[in-house]
Amino acid sequence: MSITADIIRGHTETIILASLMEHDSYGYQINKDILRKTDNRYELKEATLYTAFRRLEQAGYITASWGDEKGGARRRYYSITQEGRKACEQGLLEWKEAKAVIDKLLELDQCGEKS
Amino acid sequence: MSITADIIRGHTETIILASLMEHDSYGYQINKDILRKTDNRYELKEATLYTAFRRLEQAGYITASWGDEKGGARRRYYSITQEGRKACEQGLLEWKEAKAVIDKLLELDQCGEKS
DNA sequence: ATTACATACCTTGACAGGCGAAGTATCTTG
DNA sequence: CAAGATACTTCGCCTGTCAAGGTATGTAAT
Repeated sequence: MSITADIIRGHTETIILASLMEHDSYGYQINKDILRKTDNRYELKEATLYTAFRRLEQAGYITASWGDEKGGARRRYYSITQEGRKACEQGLLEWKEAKAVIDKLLELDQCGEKS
Repeated sequence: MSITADIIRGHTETIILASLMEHDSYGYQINKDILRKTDNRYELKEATLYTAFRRLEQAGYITASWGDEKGGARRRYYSITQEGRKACEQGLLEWKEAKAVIDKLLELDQCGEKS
């Protein structure tokens, strides 16, 4: 897990929302999905994941409900709201903007990489 | 300045180092360069900038010296070290990695944007 | 002269997100 | 019955950002 926290910081919420855009899910599963999607390069820390859920719920971007598992650990399922979809879209726009800015500032040929 | 702090967080040091890769400079100038390079879309807050200098100096990535201005406000010039160049290169690699991961997770067709 | 503004730097204190660590509970497998 | 996977939670620390305030010099306008 070479990606440091600060590099990813601020994107966590958008990442979770994007995951919930595909289908309702629960914390553990979302994290495993992230791990799989990134070829084991990245996953959220549990504390980070669950505190993010609280924020997103508080903001009205997701709704939560306990699943009715028969046996096995209980799961808290999350569903994205209309507001959440908007926020996800917004987050994606911000990401694109930030990406462009940082790419420009790092110029991609700096730091010894000639052309 | 629509780009939120958290999105950029953690890239500040690499951005400063990349700027110093071009030529020695001082705080105010570096920030103006950033502003210009990004078409006024982004600039560092002064407190952020100067605390970053302290960290970079502490880490041995840059060295500082007072300029000998005749008249006008004094300037503290910064110069990147060999260690700093390595760190910049490393920061660039991390950025590329983070970019790939986040792009994958946001998938660029999520959030309502159907290809 | 005084006000205003640009240049140029610095520090303090608060805030917010990430996360290590520890805990709870259930089920499966050896 | 111990170990490990699943699954969620909370506490408290750490760190980077930044609002707010300060210092100092030079120039242009009033």
